[in-house]
Amino acid sequence: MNSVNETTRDRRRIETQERILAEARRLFAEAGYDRTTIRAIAAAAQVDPGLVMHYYGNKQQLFARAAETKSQAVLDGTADEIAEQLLDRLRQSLIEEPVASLAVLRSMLTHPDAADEVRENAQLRGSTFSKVIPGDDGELRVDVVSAVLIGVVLGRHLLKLDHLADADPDKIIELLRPAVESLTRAE
Amino acid sequence: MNSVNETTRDRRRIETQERILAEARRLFAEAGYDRTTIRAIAAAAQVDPGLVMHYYGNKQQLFARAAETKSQAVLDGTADEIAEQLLDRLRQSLIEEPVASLAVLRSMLTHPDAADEVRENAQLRGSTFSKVIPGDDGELRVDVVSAVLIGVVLGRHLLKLDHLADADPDKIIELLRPAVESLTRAE
DNA sequence: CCAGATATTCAACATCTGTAGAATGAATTC
DNA sequence: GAATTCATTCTACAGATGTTGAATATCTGG
Repeated sequence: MNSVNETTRDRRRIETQERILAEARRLFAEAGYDRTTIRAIAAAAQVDPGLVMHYYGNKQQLFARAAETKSQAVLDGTADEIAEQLLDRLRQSLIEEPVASLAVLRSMLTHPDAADEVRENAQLRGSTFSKVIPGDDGELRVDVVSAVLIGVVLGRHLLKLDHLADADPDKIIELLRPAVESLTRAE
Repeated sequence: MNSVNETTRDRRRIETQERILAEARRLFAEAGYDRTTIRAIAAAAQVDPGLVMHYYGNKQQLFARAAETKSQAVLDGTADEIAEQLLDRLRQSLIEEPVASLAVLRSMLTHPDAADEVRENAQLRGSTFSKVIPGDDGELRVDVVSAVLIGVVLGRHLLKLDHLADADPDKIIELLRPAVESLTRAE
């Protein structure tokens, strides 16, 4: 009954909830929102489908939880510094497979909620960004850079274009550096 | 009974078949493979669902037909000429909405057939391309360029990133020219 | 105008889906 | 150790989906 003392039951429940969420993330990333069924998630978590509903309400909410991603620090600095920060983030996304992000990316073309989140993310990325970039086309540049970066992550992890999927992340970054810099610098 | 003389019945049937195919294309592009139902296609074409099956066999085959795209000429020339051809094609994809291509793009993250077609397309794009590009990383460069271009078309037509969706195609092309050139030229 | 061909619709199926509520079983508290 | 709380499972429903085969309506050729 104590809120500080955690009983075995609590621990087990939390463990189960987390297992469900982890499997949901994994499956959403693998197959996207529509093709991932509550029943499949339940089976993967070795649990009854009803329990999934009980803990997460419904499929949309479960997806929202599974798609949660640690909010990134806002970009800052000169145009060149911003470019470098973008490339750093991209490198991270190329090295590991950011499961939650992949769930969103995989679903963005068919699930409106996922598309919204991608758009928000791109917009957020541009909040300070577009002010730093000289010229009157800052906002367009932000969108273009976002689209480019999305394309690359997509091509590597989801589409798995042969050479892009196998390549050394640093090699890819080096290839993209001039491209990103040309987009963050006004002509 | 003559094969050269086209009867009214023939004309009507062909008209119906084409109407079905056109609506299928439109809906697949709008909602993707999974979310587009045979019933919805039939309704849009003002026809019975059974007729759709009768003419196109099953959903996969219908998608395959709807996703058919006029095969593009193979790229050729120097690295810079290839870059220019790529930018030209991109401009076309930005100006009009290539419905069949959008159907494939919209579905590529959840429908294996669509993903295959995108990969093949990227691969084909690279057949001559990677030989012209100097350096030993030609194939990787092809994949990266493909990913970038996919990202931009996606961002404009499907994701509809605000400023990217509204911008003048030529403006976008000019922003991307240095990026594409830096990728087609060896450093 | 009639018989046959054929374009199109009707009716039905088996399956899968998200979801709800009752039932069960195990841990906790007193 | 009995009563109670609560994590979990069982059972079921209602709607949607791809697909099928029989039935119908329309056109064609003689």
